[in-house]
Amino acid sequence: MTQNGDNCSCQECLRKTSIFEYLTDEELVAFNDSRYQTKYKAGEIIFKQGTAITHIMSFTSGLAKVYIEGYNNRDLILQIIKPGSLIGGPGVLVDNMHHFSVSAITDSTACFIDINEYKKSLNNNTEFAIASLKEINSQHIENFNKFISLTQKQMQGRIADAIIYLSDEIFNSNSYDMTISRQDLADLTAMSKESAIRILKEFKDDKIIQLNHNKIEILNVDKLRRFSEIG
Amino acid sequence: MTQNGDNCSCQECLRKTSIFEYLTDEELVAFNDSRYQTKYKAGEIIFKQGTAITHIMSFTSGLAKVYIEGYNNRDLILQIIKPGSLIGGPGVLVDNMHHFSVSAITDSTACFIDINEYKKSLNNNTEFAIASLKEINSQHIENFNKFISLTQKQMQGRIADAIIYLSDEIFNSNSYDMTISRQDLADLTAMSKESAIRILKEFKDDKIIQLNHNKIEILNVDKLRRFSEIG
DNA sequence: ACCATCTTTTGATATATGTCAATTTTTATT
DNA sequence: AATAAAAATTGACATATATCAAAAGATGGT
Repeated sequence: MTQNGDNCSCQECLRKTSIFEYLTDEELVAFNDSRYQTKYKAGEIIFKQGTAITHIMSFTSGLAKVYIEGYNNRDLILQIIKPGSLIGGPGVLVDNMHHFSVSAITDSTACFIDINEYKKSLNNNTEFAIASLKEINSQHIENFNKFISLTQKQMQGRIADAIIYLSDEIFNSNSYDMTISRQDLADLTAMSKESAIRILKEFKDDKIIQLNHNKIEILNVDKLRRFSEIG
Repeated sequence: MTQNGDNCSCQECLRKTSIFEYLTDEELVAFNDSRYQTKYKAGEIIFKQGTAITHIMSFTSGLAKVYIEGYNNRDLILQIIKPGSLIGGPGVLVDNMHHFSVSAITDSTACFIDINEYKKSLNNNTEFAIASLKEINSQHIENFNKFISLTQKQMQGRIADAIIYLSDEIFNSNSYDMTISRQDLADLTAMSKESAIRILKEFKDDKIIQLNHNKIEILNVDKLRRFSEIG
């Protein structure tokens, strides 16, 4: 968790975090001035649910998970994030509290921008506010899909959804290193880790996926999608 | 579904739909001019998932449900709405599609405001945009609670949550007419209606609630909250 | 390279929840 | 009021999923 000497500016980050496009040059400078970058080791917590929001976070390298800490020490992973993701959280204009935790899955770096600079831009820059609104709405739509996946599909469908999600949204390949643990996979699909493991094995036996060590390869996307659709 | 001659203006509705407070007088006039009111009979659909968003809806009388149409003809109710609720939906700035359906539970009326007027105000009135953002964030937080309730609590906890929700948020009394059907209660808690009925009976036998016909009275809030907390 | 620790895997078993079918109750219609 | 249609209830049973415990495999630090 040491500060990073790395001198990239917010302007250069534009390519990655799209809503920054809507900031004016002055705002970008202000963001850049207030900004600091921090390194995290795998497993370390970046945002902790229940604490005050002081900064928004632009994730710059590594892999992290955004999760709600629920009952009986069970977590529900909302999303896996990769470089380019901007994480504020729904508490921003409401109670200024984090309603989820974020922790590094692999060694990671993240930039932090003072929440007041962010709020200033929301207030002064309508385009930016609208872009934020749009972003949050997209998130909302994804949550709807997650609701259906988690409450109406059985385990095969949920694991299929998770495998497809990781393939399409995170690793952009149908062959990837799982990186996330079995427990994480379980927390992503709202089941016990033992069940997640069993379904994974079932898919392997059915030649839907190949799996050795942590390397997963999707062999039969159609069957996977059918599981996702049938529920 | 006939047009309504009722001549209340948007200004008068202010009391109910709070984010309208941030509109200027001119905007309110524009909203009022584009607006029309419609009556719905119980069971009729107000917004249909998968159709284009042309208006935002201000619910003015009755009771309605907002629900996602999922797999195998199963619905998931996101919220029950009462007069004063403003319903746009997460598709507004994204794909202009409804991602949920809304239907009247009892005979109801609703006002519709042209989506373009709404978008115009978002673009021209930062305070209004921020208020909308805040509203959506609050919704987001509620969805997080719903995620935990639906994925980590067992049936007793979920039914307890639903009973408390109806008591606190909708009927504002610990004794109310259920109004919603058993199927709706099941769709609100993501279980089969038979299971919902059984848990309701269990609560009745344990003297946690009183229940005759559709009149429900909470007898033991503490036990209900314990079920909600234990999961 | 070794030991301790943590993660993954597997099997046996318990349990929560869904499904199906039959019955009763309520609501709507003529 | 009589009938049909819809909703609620109940019981028996099937099954999806969790839990527990033990074993195997991987990982990290000294």
